[in-house]
Amino acid sequence: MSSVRTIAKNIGVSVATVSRALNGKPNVNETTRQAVLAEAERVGYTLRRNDSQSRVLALAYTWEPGRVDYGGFDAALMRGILQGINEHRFDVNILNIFRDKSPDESYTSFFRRKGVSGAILRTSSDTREVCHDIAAEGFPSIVIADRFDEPEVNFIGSESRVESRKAVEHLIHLGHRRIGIGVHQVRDTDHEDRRAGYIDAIKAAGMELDPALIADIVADMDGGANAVTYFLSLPDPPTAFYFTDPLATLGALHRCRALGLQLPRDLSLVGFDDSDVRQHAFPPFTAVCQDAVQLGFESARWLTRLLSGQTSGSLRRLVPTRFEINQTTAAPPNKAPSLDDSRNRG
Amino acid sequence: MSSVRTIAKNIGVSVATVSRALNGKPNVNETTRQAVLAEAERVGYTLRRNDSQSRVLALAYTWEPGRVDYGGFDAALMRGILQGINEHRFDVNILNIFRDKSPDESYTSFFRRKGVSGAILRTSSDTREVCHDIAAEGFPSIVIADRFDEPEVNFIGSESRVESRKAVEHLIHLGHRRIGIGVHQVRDTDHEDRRAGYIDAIKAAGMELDPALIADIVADMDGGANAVTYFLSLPDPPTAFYFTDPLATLGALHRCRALGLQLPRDLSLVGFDDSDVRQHAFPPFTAVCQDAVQLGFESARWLTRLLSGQTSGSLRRLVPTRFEINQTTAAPPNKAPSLDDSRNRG
DNA sequence: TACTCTTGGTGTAACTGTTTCGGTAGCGGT
DNA sequence: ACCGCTACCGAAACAGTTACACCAAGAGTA
Repeated sequence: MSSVRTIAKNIGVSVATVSRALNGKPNVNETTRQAVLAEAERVGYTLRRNDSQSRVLALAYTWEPGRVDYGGFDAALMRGILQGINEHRFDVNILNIFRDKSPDESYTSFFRRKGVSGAILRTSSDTREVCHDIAAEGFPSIVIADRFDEPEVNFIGSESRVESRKAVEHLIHLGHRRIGIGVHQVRDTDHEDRRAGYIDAIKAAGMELDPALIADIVADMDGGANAVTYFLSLPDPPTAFYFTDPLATLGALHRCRALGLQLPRDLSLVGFDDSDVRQHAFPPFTAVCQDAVQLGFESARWLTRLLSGQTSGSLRRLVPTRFEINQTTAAPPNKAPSLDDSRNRG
Repeated sequence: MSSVRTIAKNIGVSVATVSRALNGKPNVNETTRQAVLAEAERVGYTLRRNDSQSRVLALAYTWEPGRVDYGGFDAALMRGILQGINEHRFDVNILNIFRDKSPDESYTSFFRRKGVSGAILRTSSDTREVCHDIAAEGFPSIVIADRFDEPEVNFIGSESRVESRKAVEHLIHLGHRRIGIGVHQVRDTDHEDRRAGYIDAIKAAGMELDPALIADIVADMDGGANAVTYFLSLPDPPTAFYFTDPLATLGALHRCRALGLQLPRDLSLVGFDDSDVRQHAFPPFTAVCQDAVQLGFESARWLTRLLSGQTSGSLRRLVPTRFEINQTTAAPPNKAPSLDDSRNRG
């Protein structure tokens, strides 16, 4: 019931001015523009066009473009999305809410303006509120790799706490007593899960929880590499590590090799994997594995089915991860490795 | 000058009927629909809406969705695209021409209907004609990883023939005389380049070009692994390989390890890399490297600048690849490896 | 046979938002 | 006082879609 014409009538301007104001065109007085935007917000204006039939999904990033690195997780996610959209022949549009949503407009209006009818949301620890607001507006959406208490927020993610605990318990079972963890310094839900799983295992085994063995790292190869050096420089260094990120795991592997350490003879290493990276590395590393392709596929399929009227209700799902033992875990050596040892050896 | 109203007038129906016919809505006689579509094609009808201002790029696949695997190359490409679109705040939409373009409509009409104003085209050996047709229509587009003689087709790709020759000459210089190549069985331009570079090097060195040493493989890990087994089962097996695909290289590495062969002591291996896979493997493999991120970035930046009026003309560019020596190439062993040797050793 | 009732197909008109064109008001220069 | 430029805005025409009425033809029924 609210069109550009009602807005125009309400504040006493022409539809042309309203249209120009809403689209950021030049030649409109700033005062007038603000009045139009305010009135549009008041009456809950949304662009009404043929987009009721638009069959486009958004993969929407909630943080600034400079921080969107589109790494292995996003790539695997997209791979799944591209499979999931085919059942109902949707397209997928990559959007950036942070970059493009104007503060005045609602999320629904934003997505309508972009011509998408549903959104797969990528969130981070500091943008969870955005996801909640989108769901509260009733816009069809699903959050990837996070979870929410509010029942109106749909999400699909991985449950990695239990398998992380299993991974650390595997190390304990092998005989390790000093186990370091390198976890992403940005405290999102996934990495907090893995940290919690680590703590669960340590406490359940009655072992001491040493804060020095918990390293907040940057989740890339350098971060993993530096963590290895840090751990080995401790007075009482760990004999095993758990890294909660694929790239960090690779970096740790490389640093170990550079230090002349042989896995799993001198050190044990459990990593994390989104896709097939563990199989590309050498040795193929023992890892907690989540299937990002599956997350993309299921989210896209559910959303397209929802928008096609084939289903209703919510999707709030945690897919279990899988702990996979490969070739980087074994019993600890008689003497714990240290930086000095490795230097002498190399 | 051609709108739904002119079409309606030309064939004597109402605009409503034309609109319904063009959008595949029900309640329109099949004969009438065909007449509308024919007339629309005749007058070159394209949807005229706000799309003059649409700031959306397509990443368009020209082949069927089932064959779109969205592997490492596509992921790196998208990574670059997402950087390249930010300068002019474009969005990117992933389309599938094969799936969605109706036979009656022009490519321009298709892209307009999808709401994109420019297209980055992914092609394969059997869809080059599509790219040419799109360029011939004058629609702003650029083809990734291929090249064309027709001056109206824009493209950006990698030149891998010269560096492939360099790679094989590197092996020859190390003393190898029997060198196998595993090349993608689908004969697209890129892989044909690498095949040609291999032949260049062999011929320039005055060596025999043995067809048995050229293996047409599937470009995945199994393909690479099987090629190793095939090569080593030859009566006079090669002492070095060149694989023209990252996954095939990884598969070859794994198979070598599984056979108990140590690189580069027992065998030399040159691979190909799109991104950072060579650094993830062990040993980090010597490789011809192309920067897929750069291809995505430059194509997106050029296209967005073109559409923003900041530039005109064409982009027809071949980016040189780079031959990078890592740890999988050395002088050949005294005795060529064979399957029997490896089995005994293992 | 005559009378509903349904349904596929169509046109009119009203709806959506955008854009062109022209006009007004204000300001500065001569 | 006059001219010219520019920012701003409205009327009207443009684009395509859709709700609604209508009509013809067929099916069913008294």
